[in-house]
Amino acid sequence: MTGLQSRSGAGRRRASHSMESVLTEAVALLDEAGAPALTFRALAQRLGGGVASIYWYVASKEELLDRATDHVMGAVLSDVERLPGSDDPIDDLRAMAVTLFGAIVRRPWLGAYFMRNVDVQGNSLRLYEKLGRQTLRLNLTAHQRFHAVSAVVGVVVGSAVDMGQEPPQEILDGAATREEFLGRFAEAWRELDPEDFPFVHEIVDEFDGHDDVDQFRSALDLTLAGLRLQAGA
Amino acid sequence: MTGLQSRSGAGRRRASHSMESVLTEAVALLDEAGAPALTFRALAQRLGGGVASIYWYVASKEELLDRATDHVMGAVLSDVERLPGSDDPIDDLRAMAVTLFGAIVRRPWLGAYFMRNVDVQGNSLRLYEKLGRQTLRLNLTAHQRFHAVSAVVGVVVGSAVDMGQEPPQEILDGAATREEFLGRFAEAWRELDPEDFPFVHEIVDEFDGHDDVDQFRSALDLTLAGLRLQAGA
DNA sequence: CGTCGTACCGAACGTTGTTCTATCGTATCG
DNA sequence: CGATACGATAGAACAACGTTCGGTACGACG
Repeated sequence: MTGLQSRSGAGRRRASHSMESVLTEAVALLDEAGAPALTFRALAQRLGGGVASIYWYVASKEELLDRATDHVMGAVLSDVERLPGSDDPIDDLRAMAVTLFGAIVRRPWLGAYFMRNVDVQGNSLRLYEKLGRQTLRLNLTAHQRFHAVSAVVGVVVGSAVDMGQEPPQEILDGAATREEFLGRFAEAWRELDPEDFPFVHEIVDEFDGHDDVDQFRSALDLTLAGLRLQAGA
Repeated sequence: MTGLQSRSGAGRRRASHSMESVLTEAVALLDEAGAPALTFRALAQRLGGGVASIYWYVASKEELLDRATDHVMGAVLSDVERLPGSDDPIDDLRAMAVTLFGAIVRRPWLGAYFMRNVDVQGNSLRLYEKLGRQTLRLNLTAHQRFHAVSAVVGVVVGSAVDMGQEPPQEILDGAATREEFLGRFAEAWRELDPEDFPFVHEIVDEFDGHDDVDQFRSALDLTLAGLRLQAGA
């Protein structure tokens, strides 16, 4: 048993991937520790292969991110398609947006990447179509329909970005919960001069321990109420 | 004259910075070529100094970005404060949001960073306060006020993110204008099966050559209409 | 004059995305 | 059956990045 590489027994074995496994493991990395955790080296290690092999499946990190995003958007899309549907297009629009937002809550990294490329043939485009089809049931101009869907997507993105940002180190460490972190923010706000910051004082209790989903639903309801008004129904 | 460093005449001169100049040059880099252009090395070169010197002013790139953002948000804040103001709080809210969005149109990189840290003592917090103060003039609960401002900020962020993404290489090269790029998208959409994508076909003409500011204003008007409804006025 | 704190900087470190080049295994073909 | 082509894999190297380390210049102060 010298130090030379043994060529028999447990010798170096080649890894055998597939587009599917690459994407699945990429998503797993993103899910476990967010966007910074997805590196070619970490991914290669998980796949039991070399770094350069991944480049056989994707041409760049951007493409990897796009494909990984599209991968999970496929699941979101079928969730949306499984939605019952009602006689109120605006209620249906709301249900779809809530479903989409729920997926982003479960995968915060999605917020930064979904809808970046509403590329031809992507699941994002199909989702966009699904949303838009509800506006076809409303009494609107094409112009208004286009803007309505943009607005709904905008609300989702706007709320998602808030959530998508990496939590500070102390939360990842488990040294502090999210509530503690938000609470410390609230505390600092309470220290502010009430003369200079009347509004901040007004809402600091609401901010403290607030729920992201509530916040999103409220914003969504506002634009949907505006849309209902616009459709004159 | 040996190869030794000359210590007289045009010998190496030390650069003398200041927090102000660091932030100004950082913003200049961001303005000229977007977020990827802001590197410590590029910044040091512009300042005529060494890379490590920057660390005397900021502890990390994150802090550099935060301070640069806050720097320009100061200007945005005074723009907002210079706004005339009317007897309709919702109109005022709209004017503020439009001003904010305008600043992001001029500096697309802002979209990704502003409101990331509504830190204590930041200009973003002051802007948040300014927005919120308008809701104090409306007949709402504190809960509703908090969500109203979140919604308005969400609309701005949602539209800004759309714009904030780096344009593809060919536009930076000048090989294609933005209109051409969007037009090619529209063309691809027109190729889609109208049976499968009725909505995309409905709005493809709107998408082609659409204006980001229009899109934003429409989304904003929808949530403001919803808000007006909620305030019962 | 010596010391201390501020301001500064070159060089190096570790990590990242990416490319180059070489290899293995298997199907195909003369 | 051997040669060849191609799909698939991988180690090593590269450039660029954020960051750290050690040290230098210099005015202020005792």
